[in-house]
Formats: sequence, C-alpha cells, structure tokens
Amino acid sequence: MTKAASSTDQKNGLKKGPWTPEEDQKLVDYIHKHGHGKWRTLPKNAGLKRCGKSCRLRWTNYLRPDIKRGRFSFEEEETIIQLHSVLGNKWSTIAASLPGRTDNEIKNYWNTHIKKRLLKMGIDPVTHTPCLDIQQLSSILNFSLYDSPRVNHPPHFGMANNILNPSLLSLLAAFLSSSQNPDASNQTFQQNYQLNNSIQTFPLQENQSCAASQPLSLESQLMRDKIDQMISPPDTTNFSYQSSLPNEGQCQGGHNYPTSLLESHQIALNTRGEPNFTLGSLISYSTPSSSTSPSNLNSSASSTTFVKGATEEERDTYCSNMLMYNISNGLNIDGPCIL
DNA sequence: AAGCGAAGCAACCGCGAACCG
DNA sequence: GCGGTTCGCGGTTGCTTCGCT
Repeated sequence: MTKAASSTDQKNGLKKGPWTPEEDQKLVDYIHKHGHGKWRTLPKNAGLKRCGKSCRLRWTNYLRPDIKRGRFSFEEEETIIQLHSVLGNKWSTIAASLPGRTDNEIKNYWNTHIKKRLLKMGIDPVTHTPCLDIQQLSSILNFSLYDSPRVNHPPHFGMANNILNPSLLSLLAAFLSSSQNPDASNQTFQQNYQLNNSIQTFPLQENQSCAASQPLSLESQLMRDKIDQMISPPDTTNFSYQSSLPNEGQCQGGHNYPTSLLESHQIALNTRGEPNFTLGSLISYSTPSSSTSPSNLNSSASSTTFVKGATEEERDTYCSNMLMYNISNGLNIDGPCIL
C-alpha cells in the first residue's frame, strides 16, 4: 500500500490517493444502477469513503465506458496541436473534439510529449510561433535573400534550390524585428499579414527553366535592405547565383502553385493576430514514403502514411526538416509557391 | 544488480462558473 | 438580486515506472 493510498482526510475520514479495484467496482456498479450526477451525495450512497469530487474525477477520467486508452494516434495529435493553437489551454474544449479522450489525458499528453516536440522544432508551444534564435532565422533569411546555390545547402535541410518568397520573408523579417522590439510585434505581424494577402500568387510556367534566375522584386529588394540593417549579410564571395527555382523534379509538368501559405492554413493567425506555425499543418504535406527527407515533395505518397509508421524520433526529425524546409522555401501541399 | 534521475500519469487542489432556492 | 451549493476546469503534485550509468 502506498503512502498516498493509505492517507485519509482527518476531518471527514475520507480516503485519498489511488483508487483500489474494489472502490472502482463500487463506483461503477452504483453509476450503472443510478446514473451519475449528484456527486456530493454519490459516495455516501455508493458506500465509498471518498469525496464527490474524487468520484467524479475517477469516473470521467478513468472508469467511463467510452474512454479510449493507449497511445495517441497521429491524427489525434495533429488535432490537439491545431486546436491548441486556436484555443490555448482549453483542455475540455479540445477533449470534446477527441472522442474517448479526457481533458486530463490530453493535458498530460501535451505537457509530456507535444510541448517538448514543439520546442525541439523551434516552435513556442504557447504562441505556436517560431522561437528560433536570431542566428537561425538570419541564416534562413540569408539563404532565401541571397539565393544560395543548391550545392551549398546544408544537406540535413533536404533543400532544393530556393524560390524567392517575399511574403514569407516579410513574416520572418517581422519576427526578427519584433524580437528586437516586442512592443511592435503585433502591429508588425498584422501589417505583414495584410501584405501577404495582397500579394498575388502566380503559376510557374512550363517553359520556365529550372536554371533561370529569378530577379528580385522591388519589394524583395526593400525587404533585403531592411533585413540587412538587422543582420549581417552573408559572405557571398563563393556564391554562384545560378538558380532560384525549385529543382528539376519539382518544376516539371508545368504545375501551378496557386495556394498561398495563409490560404492553406500553413500559417494561421492566432487570437493575437500573430501567425501560427503548427506541427499539424507542417505534416499535412505530400511527402516521400520511404525517406524523412522532404526534398522530393512532389511524390504522391501521403505524409500521414509515413508518420503513422514512424518512430517518435523519426517524427521529430521529419517535422524539424519540414519546418526548416518550409520556412526556407515557402512550400505548401502542392509544392513550392510564391505568396 | 543497484542506485539515481527523468518521464509519465493519476489524482488532488483551488478557483470560478453555473445552478438553485 | 443574493447567498449558498454544486460542478467543472486548469494547474500542480507526487507516486510509479523506465532507462541510463
């Protein structure tokens, strides 16, 4: 018998701590006969030396017949993250969307698994925004702004050649800016959200060469100047400025890339008007089925299939890669896009 | 095999909302 | 409208299990 199991409330003689099978049986039998509710009087009527609150908790979190036990599925996890990005710590509301799961179970799972994974991915679990440090973001921005050639990309990112994505860069720049001036963050994000929505998407033409260079738009140049003021420019002496478009595999067939990140909910706004980067959206890609590298995004295999069979570590690796790839290239479910 | 720290999870606690007389 | 009671939620605690040394 544990210390907690043997403890009792001195005033009322009520038992505390873990429930015994006998107590569980008494509670279940009583509720089957009389239904639940009136928790205050229930323990006395059921012959239990527990407070009503304890009985209610035991029933709703453990004994209820429709409780689903065991590991959370990928879909459940995705739902939790997406709902949390909108609702915050409203565990009971989140639980309402997950049949068989209790608020307590979801809360525990969040605190012990998801929170850690998001942090590992560089996402703030409270705000659902990137919490990469300035250096990491600067590095990403530099890759995009200075259009580094494929050969120089860090292999673990699984990057194809960059496609210039001024709106996403604006968001990242705003994030950098806000990290330097937190008071302005909300306003900056709102402005950039409007900016993103105002920028039209355009298709990548079939005859557009993968090796063709992409001239910087005026906006991008201004943004580059702005970011130059905040970060040190990279050493470009070894860069060859060859290509700014996706690799051959991704631009064949004259695909259109019409969906902006915002439209596809890849970046959703939270209640404070800031963009969210959620794990759930990140792993809703078409992805390779046999590799954790996100470099071959035009594969028709579903990411869900991959993630379902993946180990926890593989999920982490995959999601981290997706995050970095996503931030760098601004890809959505159909492949690269320009916001 | 033993010790120890970390992780996971069931249960508790305090507070606020809802309900009722 | 008010005060008392009940219920439910979210944060926290502490016990158990796991994994590493």
